[in-house]
Amino acid sequence: MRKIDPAQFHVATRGTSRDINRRIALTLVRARQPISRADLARAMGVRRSAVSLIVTELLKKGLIIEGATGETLRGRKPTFLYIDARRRTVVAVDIRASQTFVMPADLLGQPLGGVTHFPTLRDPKALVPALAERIKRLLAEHGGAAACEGIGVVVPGMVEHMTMRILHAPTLGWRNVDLLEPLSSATDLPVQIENSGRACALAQLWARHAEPGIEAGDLVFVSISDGVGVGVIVRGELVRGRHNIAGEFAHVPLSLDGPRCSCGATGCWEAYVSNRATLTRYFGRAADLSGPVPADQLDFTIEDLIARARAGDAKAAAALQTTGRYLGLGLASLVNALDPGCVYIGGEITAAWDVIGTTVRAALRERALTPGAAAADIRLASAQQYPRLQGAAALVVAPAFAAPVVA
Amino acid sequence: MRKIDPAQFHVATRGTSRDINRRIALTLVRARQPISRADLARAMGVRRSAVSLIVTELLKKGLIIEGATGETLRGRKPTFLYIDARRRTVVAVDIRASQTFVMPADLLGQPLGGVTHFPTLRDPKALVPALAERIKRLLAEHGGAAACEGIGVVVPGMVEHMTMRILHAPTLGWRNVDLLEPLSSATDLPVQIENSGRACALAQLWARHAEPGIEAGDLVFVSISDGVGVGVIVRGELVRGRHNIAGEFAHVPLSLDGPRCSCGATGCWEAYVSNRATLTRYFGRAADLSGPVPADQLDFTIEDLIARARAGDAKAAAALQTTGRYLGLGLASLVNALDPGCVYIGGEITAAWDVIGTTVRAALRERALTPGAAAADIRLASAQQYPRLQGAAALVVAPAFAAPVVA
DNA sequence: CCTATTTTGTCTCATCTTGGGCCAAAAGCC
DNA sequence: GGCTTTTGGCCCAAGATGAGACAAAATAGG
Repeated sequence: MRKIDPAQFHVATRGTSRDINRRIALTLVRARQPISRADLARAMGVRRSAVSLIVTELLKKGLIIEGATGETLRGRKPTFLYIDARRRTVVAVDIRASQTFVMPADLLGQPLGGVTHFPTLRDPKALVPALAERIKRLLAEHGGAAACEGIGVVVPGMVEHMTMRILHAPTLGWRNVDLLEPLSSATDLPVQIENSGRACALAQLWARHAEPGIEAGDLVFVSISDGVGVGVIVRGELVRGRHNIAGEFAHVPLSLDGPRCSCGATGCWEAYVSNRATLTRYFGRAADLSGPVPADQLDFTIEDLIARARAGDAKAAAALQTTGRYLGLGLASLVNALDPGCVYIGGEITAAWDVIGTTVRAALRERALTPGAAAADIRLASAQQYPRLQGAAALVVAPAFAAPVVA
Repeated sequence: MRKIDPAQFHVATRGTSRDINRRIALTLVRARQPISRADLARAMGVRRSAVSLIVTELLKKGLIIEGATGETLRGRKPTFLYIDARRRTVVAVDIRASQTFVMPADLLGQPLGGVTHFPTLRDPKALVPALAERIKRLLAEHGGAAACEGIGVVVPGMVEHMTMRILHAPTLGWRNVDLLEPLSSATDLPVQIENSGRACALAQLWARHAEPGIEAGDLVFVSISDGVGVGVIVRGELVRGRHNIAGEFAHVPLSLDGPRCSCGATGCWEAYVSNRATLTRYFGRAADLSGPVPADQLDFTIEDLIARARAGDAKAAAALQTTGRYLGLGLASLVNALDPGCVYIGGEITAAWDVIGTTVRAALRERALTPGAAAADIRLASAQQYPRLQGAAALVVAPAFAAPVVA
């Protein structure tokens, strides 16, 4: 039950009903393809005639295509409908501290080719031409720029949604950077930019084969790497907040007098569970993540630590278990506060889930307020699926399938 | 940009456009009354003819009425439209641990008479007849039961939204109580039940004279009494969560090794800022709120403590300041996580805001991640406005004005 | 006093959409 | 071959907004 904002609303015009039903039809084709017009009409609960008109329109626009004819027990065989993914592509870009990843994908968000990467140039003025060059080469192999619907970019930082300016990306050293205009004019394509943690949440929401429980659209994505990013989706929509900074659960304190965090405050969840926190714990250093990374810690990654733990290094195993415990305690807060249908965990540490999973769950149970919260559905987003790049693709793909803004 | 749930959606039918525009028109009449048909058409950006048809329908249904004619500089004088609040009433009920409050209100949520109260009977079987009796007497004075649209009830506990069962209300000692059926059949009126913290948030959202910044529909209500209740509204809609327990920010820890909370965990925000926490601090007791209230603390309220602080009691003032500091630190988490347009604080402690306000703000600033978060808009909901009862009224009133569920 | 002007609210017609039913085509069963 | 079933298209009714005309009402101004 949503209140209509008397200062900003959207009245229904002649095309509104059609718009609503067109997007529902598209959503259903996407979710259930292949599907016939008759099945679509049954699924939607409208007449076949109404569906026919919508389908004709979508065919003419090239959003869907007719494919093979299906089988029925009796009667005329149906002609199947599909999302026209082949001739429409998107480019997903993931800019990270050291490397920038690029992936071509189709309209369903499925990868069209391999993921390529190159060292991230810290100067945006140098990065944009290099990136545009790569994108152009990539598009030449996959249907050309004409078939490309747009470029989705995710960055590890705060992005202002309206202008898509990158307000602050600490690991890149960027402040108030505008990638939209230069990249858009260099490639002549629409560009969407979003924070990587949020984009990961979007990726799960818009995943083609949505897992049961996701469809209701209440999920949280916790991305654990050097920092911790959280994306929150409520009723199928990303929570952005008034100043577009919603989702900073990483800096909710576990203990006010805890370790100093990179944000300057003390005891943030991030300061307990980020990769850097885990490594610092392993090295037995003072828990202070506000300064630069110590030199001898630069070449030692969380993967190395996991490998040592597996090899029998008790200190490494203990550091992981401690991180797992704090991870679970923080998840409890998240679950108590938002009660999501599902929590996704992403990041390198998921590779060690067989080791820390029970610890995480035990800690979660310890602070969960209700049995429902204690039984929260926790799932892993494996790095093989490139959740960030999937999210970048979703930025471009989603608008065509999203619910129309009405009332 | 909301994803359409392919398992549950709402197609547009012939009446959908009208439904959307009817509710927008109602919302605008409510927000801007008195307003003429022509002004309504201008505000909505549709033809006067379309508005005329909607208005005729609403007049026939008795939802709005025509009133006096207005003034214009030239031309025919407009006939003003109003929400027909006079002949439609609701009853708001606030069940608390010691007293139950009842208030009649009109369709705009404005009180029709004084607030009456009577001691809460702990046995639901005894409470319902007594409550129904009071409601009937009240309605006899205010237009009779026929004019009553329904009863809104708020309780200090967890309410399952679908069935409206009260799953757990610790201060009442209720578990899995059904008030809906007995109260509804005793009064022959529709009944809505909700948690009081959430209802307070709804009250602010649906307040007749919405303050600027609220209209966008991103707000949080923090209700501080014996416990702490939080209601979160995102984009004009209450966040309920998968298992209907969303909003339990009160039990996010400030410090894992902090005082024991009534929920059994340690270091919850509630264990730092609830009235009981403040009193316990004043009495210099061990910080453990899991047991029963000590006998000598039963007759000493937070109001008494505030009075003593004003009278120069340094220990009382210190206890309040400490609460203020923890309040601000917790608010920082809330603001960082959700980035609401506005945070409302309710409860007895708001009476001491002149004393603790700067402390709260300083603590908030200390942990705020961005200047925007540090400048979060904090407002007080005074007890004189009966936020709980306003929320109870909103439960019944809101559905008529809410946006239709579409797509 | 009378006319022009402006504004409101209603009415008519065009356009677009879904709702309902009919029909031709296609395919299997008997 | 006839019957049944199913699909997909077509036609018209019903209901909505869009555009504009029009009467009523009130003021301004000669």
